[in-house]
Amino acid sequence: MKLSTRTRYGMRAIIELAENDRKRPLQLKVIAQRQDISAKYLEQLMVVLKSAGFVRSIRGAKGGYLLAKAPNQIKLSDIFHCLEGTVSTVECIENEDYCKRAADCVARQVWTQVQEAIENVLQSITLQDVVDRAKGDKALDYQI
Amino acid sequence: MKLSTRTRYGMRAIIELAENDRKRPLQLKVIAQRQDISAKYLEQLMVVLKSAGFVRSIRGAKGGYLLAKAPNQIKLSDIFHCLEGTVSTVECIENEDYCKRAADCVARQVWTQVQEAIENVLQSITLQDVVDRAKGDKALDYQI
DNA sequence: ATAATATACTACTAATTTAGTAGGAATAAT
DNA sequence: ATTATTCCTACTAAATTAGTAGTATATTAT
Repeated sequence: MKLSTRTRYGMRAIIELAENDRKRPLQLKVIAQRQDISAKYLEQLMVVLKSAGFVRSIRGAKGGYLLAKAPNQIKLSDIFHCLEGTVSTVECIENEDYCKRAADCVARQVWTQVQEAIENVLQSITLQDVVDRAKGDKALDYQI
Repeated sequence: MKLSTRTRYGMRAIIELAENDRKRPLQLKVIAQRQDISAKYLEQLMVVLKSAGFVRSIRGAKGGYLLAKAPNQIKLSDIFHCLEGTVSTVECIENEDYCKRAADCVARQVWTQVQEAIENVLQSITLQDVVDRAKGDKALDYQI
């Protein structure tokens, strides 16, 4: 049950933006370099994040990307849904017609529980929380 | 974050076995038919479940498959791990060397939380629980 | 013994998805 | 004008997943 690089890269990229000053745009190139991601590939992921309204872009020289909302207004679940094409662990959760057994399928019940557990975690964390956590970690480093 | 059919099919198959009388073997063909799975494909999944010790088989005429342990001794997490090749949402959770940033990567922390949530759900459910649930559902049907 | 019924094993193939590349167009700053 | 950047579209490569095929082996029943 691996996450796609799509989701992994996209999440890391938007965390970079959340950690970045919201006034100065951060260039794709820089994010790609810092996160060791193919710039061309990341470009496509940014399109997705942009059209979903999480980031905005400034074109041309000195352009780049910015977080479009306050980091405490963006839940990880939102980003996750936007990146990971399929939200559900199994098709039949969203689409009951997918399988005729759906209505009384115990396996489906289990996968629903799993999915809800995932949702709960991701809904409970905002980008702000992630940024705070990162800062906390760094503060800890200095104490050593 | 879709589950592989491997996991979905395998889980449904072993639930069939758990629902079945533990004395009489259930044939692959029957499971495949009931669950609408390619018999030849399921065959390969049964090998996996067998070598992991969850099911045992009886060859030859009147043969088939049986649950190898009491259903209350098999947690869904065990089956899940055995079927779903990769247990972790991201490689770096198990293998810290996979990425040099791992040690202080906040994304990694998030995925770890997600993974733990999944584990918790699956560890809390045994095959017996699933069987009981299925029976409960059927009992409910009759009342209508 | 032989036929019938099952699982066991190995190898191949097809389909789908995922990841990544390429190249140029549009836009903005200097 | 030149440079730096995002934007857009299409293509390609790699990997994974799902499924098929055929043969070997074991067991039961007649």
